[in-house]
Amino acid sequence: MMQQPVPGAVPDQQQQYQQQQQQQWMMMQQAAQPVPPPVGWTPQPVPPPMAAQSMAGGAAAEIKSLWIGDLQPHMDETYLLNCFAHSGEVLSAKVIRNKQTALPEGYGFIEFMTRAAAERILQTYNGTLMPNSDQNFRLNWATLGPGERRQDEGPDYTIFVGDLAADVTDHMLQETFRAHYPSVKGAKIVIDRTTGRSKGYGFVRFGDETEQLRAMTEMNGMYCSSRPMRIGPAANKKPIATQQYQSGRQEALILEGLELISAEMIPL
DNA sequence: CGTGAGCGA
Repeated sequence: MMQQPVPGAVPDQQQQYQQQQQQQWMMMQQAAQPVPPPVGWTPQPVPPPMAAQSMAGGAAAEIKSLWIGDLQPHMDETYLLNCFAHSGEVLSAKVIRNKQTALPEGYGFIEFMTRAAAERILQTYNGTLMPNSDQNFRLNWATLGPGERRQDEGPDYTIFVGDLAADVTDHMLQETFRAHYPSVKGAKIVIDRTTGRSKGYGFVRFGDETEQLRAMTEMNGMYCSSRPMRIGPAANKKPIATQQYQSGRQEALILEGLELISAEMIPL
């Protein structure tokens, strides 16, 4: 509840309120544009932006669904449920079908009771033979919203790895780096969709920027499988839009500290 | 020599 300032009484309450408003405004400015302070700037005793922190940390939704690809027409929801029924932790299965033709699109989703259950299935089944077929499970985490943003994990520090032999897998690449850098979070080989074969390059994600930077020089020319790797900086993938503002015809998209402002927003 | 497959309601 907001207290109405009583005329003549407790004038510093109003002052305090105004200060809070000012601080909140500063916090919003800070959150929207993390501009580094100028050299020689003396830090003011401003309290940490608690609201922004709890907003960012608290609302992280858990991904408990797996994406499944390479589905044949006969592999329906019942088939998928049967595949994992023994785990006792499947909540639902869904095969995506074309809206017009109702024909299966070849992929689907399997939702589990817990993230841990989904992870177990992913680890044990991915790449193994699917029942009543001659092909292997193609499983992965379902994505949450736009971008490829994963769980609670903080920022990713990614490197590009080229000159990879055709037999190098995600796991092989990851372990090659993890042996030297414990902060390695994952690796991805880029696959050509038409041939299903490796394009000969991939990416390794680090949790620690220092390890990423070290790996760029230390691992360049090191062998993975039968070939020396060529390492470079990773070009930015599709950036994630963190906020979207709208007010009348004005519109702005803020992406990771970069502001894109439409022409209507610029004062005449 | 190449900068990330495929993701619903």
